[in-house]
Amino acid sequence: MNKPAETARERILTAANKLFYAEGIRAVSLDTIAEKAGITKKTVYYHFKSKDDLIEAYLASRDQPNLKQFRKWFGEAEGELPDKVQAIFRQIAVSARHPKWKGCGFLRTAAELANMPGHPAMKVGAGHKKKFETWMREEFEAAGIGSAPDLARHIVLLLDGAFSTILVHRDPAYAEAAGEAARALVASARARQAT
Amino acid sequence: MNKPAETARERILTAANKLFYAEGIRAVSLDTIAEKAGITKKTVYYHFKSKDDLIEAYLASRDQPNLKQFRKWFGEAEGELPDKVQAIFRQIAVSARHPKWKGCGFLRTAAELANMPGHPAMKVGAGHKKKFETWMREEFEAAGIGSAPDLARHIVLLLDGAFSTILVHRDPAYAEAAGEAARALVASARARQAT
DNA sequence: TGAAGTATATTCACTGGTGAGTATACTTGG
DNA sequence: CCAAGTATACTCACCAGTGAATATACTTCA
Repeated sequence: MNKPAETARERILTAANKLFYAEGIRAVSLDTIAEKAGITKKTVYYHFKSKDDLIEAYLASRDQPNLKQFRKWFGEAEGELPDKVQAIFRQIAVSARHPKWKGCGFLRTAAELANMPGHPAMKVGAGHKKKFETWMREEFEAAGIGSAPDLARHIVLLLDGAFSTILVHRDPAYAEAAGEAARALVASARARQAT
Repeated sequence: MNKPAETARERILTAANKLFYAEGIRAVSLDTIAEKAGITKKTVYYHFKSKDDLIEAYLASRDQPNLKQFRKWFGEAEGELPDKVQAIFRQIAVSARHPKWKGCGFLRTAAELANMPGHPAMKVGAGHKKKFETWMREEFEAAGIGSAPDLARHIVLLLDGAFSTILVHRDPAYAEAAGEAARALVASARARQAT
């Protein structure tokens, strides 16, 4: 039971995921995706109305899995709040050591589509990042931190900074550094909670 | 004296700069660049041996101007060290409000070339970012901050995080937030200097 | 119940256009 | 003259998207 009766649509999305993430949006043609999915290009166009539509579906398919992964890393980490936040960055460093790691698919797609600000995929990307920020904010609020919105945003900045700099330098140490900074900011915000 | 006798090579680089930055690396063809430069594609190939070569030259041409801009923003800012660091982020927020702003050319190119880690342009990009980090470290060392290397890296992370998140959300407020976080980290590191 | 119709899903073969890169010939200043 | 620089005109591969046809399955009503 290798592939449990995947539908054509699923196979297309699976192939798009791998190829778009590995090579980039504009570097991958629908011919290549169709071939990898084992179907015809016309079938791709039956299930998705255009390449842009498929790009959007690709990002949408990563939204929940990615968030779930972050929640898991956070939830399963030992220690206090600062440690749990830091754990996210530690796990990113671990992921980034795998040779197939190519940064954050949302950020890379945003970079490629920077000339099309209204692109539907950009909205999906922005929504995804906003969900992460909201989740962080809620965690901080639950911990009684007064500056939760600001702190959440700072964590987001460090996270996306880590994704970007690791990609540029091919050095996961940047994730560790971001984790240290995040930890310090959370600890500092919590200390100020002696209200 | 509109164009003071620019050479063909300069015109090509000028056109490449505008187009690559505005549209992205893979979205722009050499035909388009040649047309914008007012010459033939063959002339482009006379001065640059391939598109990859031109991409590299494009990034290289941005290296010093960008660094100089950062130094200027830092140097001309009022106040103490934390304020001067924050000023860089404030100015990025200002830049990001211009409609033609499309993020950091180095980061966006790195995102597009993520599948070609050895690409010469990637080395130029990494070198540029490293120079920024080194410069920050030197400023912090000159100010007598003990954890200068770590702090410099944290600033870099916030900077590249700001570039990325502004691009995703089309919201310069992220640069202001990054500036606040940077300011706090610098101030905190300086306070610890009561050794 | 079963033939006719209809919706879903897929293929093959194609088009108009663009991409990077090149062979060859022209031009012009030293 | 001749070499650096530029142009015309080309190749060949690829790409997003389409036209026409087909197979399969699900309806519906005589």
